Amino acid sequence: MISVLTKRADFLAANKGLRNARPGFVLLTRPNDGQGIRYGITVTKKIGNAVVRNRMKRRFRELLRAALPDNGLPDHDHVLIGRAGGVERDFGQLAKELGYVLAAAREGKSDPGRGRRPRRGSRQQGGA
RNA sequence: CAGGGGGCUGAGGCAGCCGCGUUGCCGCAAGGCAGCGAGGAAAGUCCGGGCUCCACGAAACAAAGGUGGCGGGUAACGCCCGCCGAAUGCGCGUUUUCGGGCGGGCAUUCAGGGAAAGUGCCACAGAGAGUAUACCGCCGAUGGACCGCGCUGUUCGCAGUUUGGGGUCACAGGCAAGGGUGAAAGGGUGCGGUAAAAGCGCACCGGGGCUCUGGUAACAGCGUCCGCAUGGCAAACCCCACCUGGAGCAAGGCCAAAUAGGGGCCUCGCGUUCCGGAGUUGAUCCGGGACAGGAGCGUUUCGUUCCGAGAGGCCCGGGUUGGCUGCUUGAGCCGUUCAGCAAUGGGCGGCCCAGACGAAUGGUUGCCGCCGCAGUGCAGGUCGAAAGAUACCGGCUGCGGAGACAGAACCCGGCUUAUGAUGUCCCCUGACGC
RNA sequence: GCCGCGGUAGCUCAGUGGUAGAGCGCGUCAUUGGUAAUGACGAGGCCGAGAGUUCAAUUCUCUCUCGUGGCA
Repeated sequence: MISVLTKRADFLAANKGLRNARPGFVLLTRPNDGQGIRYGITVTKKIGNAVVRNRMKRRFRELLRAALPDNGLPDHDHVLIGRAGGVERDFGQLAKELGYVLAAAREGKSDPGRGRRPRRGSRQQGGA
């Protein structure tokens, strides 16, 4: 069962999970205690106007729809954060990158080089 | 032909697959099938309405705000259509003292009532800026001063000369043409006139008043009178005419959950009777029953449960951030016909066409269409007498590319702003040819 | 979604139809052995953008643009 994140608290909690970035997007993943596969999309006003933001959300939704049933992490929240350039990027390219990123998240990897980013104890909580 | 600017048009089409939202049907359910699914601006929120709540005797007046040629259209408008007027630009005709004037045409633009009801402002410059003014200048007619000449008188030294004539001064005075200042200098041009001038007089033009004619009207035209002192700003106050109650679907209504069922103010109401108790009787209060009454549930006569004295409204404080409704059939869309110059309106027939709420339209493929490049004389065009040629128009094939501005959120009518290609109209610049 | 408010010097703000100021900041000089404080002088602005009204617009009117506040 795939459902949608609607609570602000869920989005904030996802920040404490694994973070994997690609040129078009950032993927956050975090276990959710048996709520099934859930996803959420964040596109800030920095990206563009309403047309650009909604188009990005529609394309992300399509990406997740194709990837999550087979490659999604069971009982995890998935949050996609849009980045500048994600609208112009080729759709197939984005789909490939999402596959890589999901595989990395499955193995518990996250982006190096952001050492200041994870807060205390968040890594253990994420692994449990 | 090339480049640029502006207005209008226009918003690619048809299918397949995988998805999303919603409605209907089927199914115990999982789900399946079918229908529909963004715009001309959905935008800005600048105007006008519907709808909802609040306030309010109808209405009138005042305040505040808005609109502003006339007529029509409309539910209404600050919108649209037609007409009028003005300004600007470009041709044309006519006249000319060659500066220009007049008539008429086309295009574009116009927040286009009133400045002779009143108040205010018009900086700087300039002499003078609104009961005009006199700096430079012009004049020497009139008065004055002075110098000759002439004339008269004379005591021969001179004296007089208002009305003999000339000259000088520019004191009084006359003028406003010219110079100069300014955004603007109190009608313009010409002739006459004068000492010099001036609507002082005249002609034409401009302006104002009145009558008449045409037009629904704005207004236009003819005639006649007035020499004509009375700028500009009302997107300054203002005057005149007309319009407007306030707020907005986060309006408003219902349900659920949650909190401490708290405080204040206001309105309406608290029936009949019996038994017991408190109270010295009574008034009153407490408990119980009956009747009348009210509310809910079940299809109804009826049954049953509850209430039976409290109920409602507003404000403060506290809690919640859930659901339903309003929510899409409407000043609707399409076709046709009639009326009208048009905007638009009437008749007839047909159609149902988004309702989301972390907010639905996406992804991908094929064919056709558009643009560019290359190849190919190849249906046609073109050149050539033909053979043939192919720069150009066109055909065919291949490759590549573009697809703008932008996403409904209660709904309509406008305005404004944004907008790639194609087509079309107008304007500007440049080159070439005639 | 609906309803308001604002944009002036590097910063915080006045201002009025006639070429715009104040405080802080900045620069130079003076004062001091030196610094601060103080004093004197000075620079720095197409008043958010574009149209219109007017002789003249930062000001008045309209249209955009950017920022900001409120309403369940």
